[in-house]
Amino acid sequence: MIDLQPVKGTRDFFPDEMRMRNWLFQVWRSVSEQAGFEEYDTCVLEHEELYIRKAGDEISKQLYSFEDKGGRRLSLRPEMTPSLARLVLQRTKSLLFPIKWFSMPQCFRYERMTKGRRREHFQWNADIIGQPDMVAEAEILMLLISACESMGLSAKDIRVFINDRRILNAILSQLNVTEKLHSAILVIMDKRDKVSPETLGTMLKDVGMTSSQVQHLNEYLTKTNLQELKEELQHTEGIDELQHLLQLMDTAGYSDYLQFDISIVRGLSYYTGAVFEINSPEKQHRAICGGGRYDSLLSTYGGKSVPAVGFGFGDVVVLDVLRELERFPELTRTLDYTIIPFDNEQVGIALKIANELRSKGAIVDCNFSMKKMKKSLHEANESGAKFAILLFPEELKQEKVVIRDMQLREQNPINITDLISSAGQAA
RNA sequence: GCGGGCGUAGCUCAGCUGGUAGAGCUCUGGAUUGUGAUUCCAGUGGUCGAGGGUUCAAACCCCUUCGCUCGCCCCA
Repeated sequence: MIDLQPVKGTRDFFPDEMRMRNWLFQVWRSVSEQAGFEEYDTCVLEHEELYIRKAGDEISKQLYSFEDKGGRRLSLRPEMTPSLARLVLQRTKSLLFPIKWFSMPQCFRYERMTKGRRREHFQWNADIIGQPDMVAEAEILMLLISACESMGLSAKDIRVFINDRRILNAILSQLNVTEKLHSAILVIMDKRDKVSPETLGTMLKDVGMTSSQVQHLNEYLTKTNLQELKEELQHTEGIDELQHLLQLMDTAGYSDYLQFDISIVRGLSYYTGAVFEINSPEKQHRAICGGGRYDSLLSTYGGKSVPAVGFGFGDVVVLDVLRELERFPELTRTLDYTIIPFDNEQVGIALKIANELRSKGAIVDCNFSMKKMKKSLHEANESGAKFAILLFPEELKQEKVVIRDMQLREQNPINITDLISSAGQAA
């Protein structure tokens, strides 16, 4: 016997789990489309070099990579943003910016598994490219919030924690840390909540900060008030814009959801401006989603600089959160008709009726098991069919079938032609 | 890399101090010749993850190993 388990860290989706996944995808897709985003996709396979970055992104070390028969180094995509950058760079001259695109790619990362993290997941991505100011952030955050609301999560359940990397950079500049070190330091600071202060200090010194710089940095990181920070820093562009964004969101009616949080950094080195995460207000989970502005990613691939904002929103954590909050939707199979022939004589007519009902748009299945009627009706019940169509020789002689309403448990003979013509409404 | 838990029927799991392998659900048949809630009766289904050891006797104790899972380290 071969191993029936899915590959470690990957999942199988049986039909009941697939219904849940489709429900989630449908939420993602419909809120995206309603907000004017267009869907795109790329192959799950990419050139490995697309993901090789400096500044020590952890994600680059977790690639599923291999060499194909032509000697190419290929990877399963660990995230979607580089592929999106590739698409945009192909057509920077012809695209009409800003563009608003979304995708729901399956992504892979080779890593140790814990709750909420698997080696494969589906990650909704939405990005606005070519919009340099904070209006893009506002639109992206509103899209995220509307998705959460569609899933039944309100401001009581979730919060958007937001920061701006320019604030952190301003602090580092104030401390005379050379700009070359900034992105490496930010990647380390992302670990602030996750490692001991001593370890963090050691890591910071390892990349080139002095003890006194580390000490002063920690003092700045205790600040929770934007205005207070502003008074102490020389370069306040990040603060000004973040205040502008918070003001925009307040006017739009979303201020309950937003909270400035200087500890939000994000692990990806390509972010340049706003960075954000959604979590429960007490941050009790792993972040449900996260993203930010990455104005220089495209230029690092050799194109010109193009402003961009986006996020990734995985399927695993949010489904865990919905399960814990008992907000899981009840999803049943949708089936309008089950056609049950009495014996082999009626198989042909069953197929014919099925076909005609389907051409009316109904969802139709047939039960050709030729089990006892008791059994077949039980199966029809389990399948969630609204109606059972019973084909008995007696009624068929008069061009009739028996239609049984499974919920009302009532049945009547009906002319086949009437059944077909009423199918549009019945379904 | 470190530590804990688990692995028994298709599924979810019980199994006491070592003494004939269990339940619920599912499935099959019947009470019901062409009718699904709930019933009721009967039945199918097991390499107890694998290998070795101790013992008169091992699902149970010991060793090895594989798999799953949770936590830590680490990290979207």
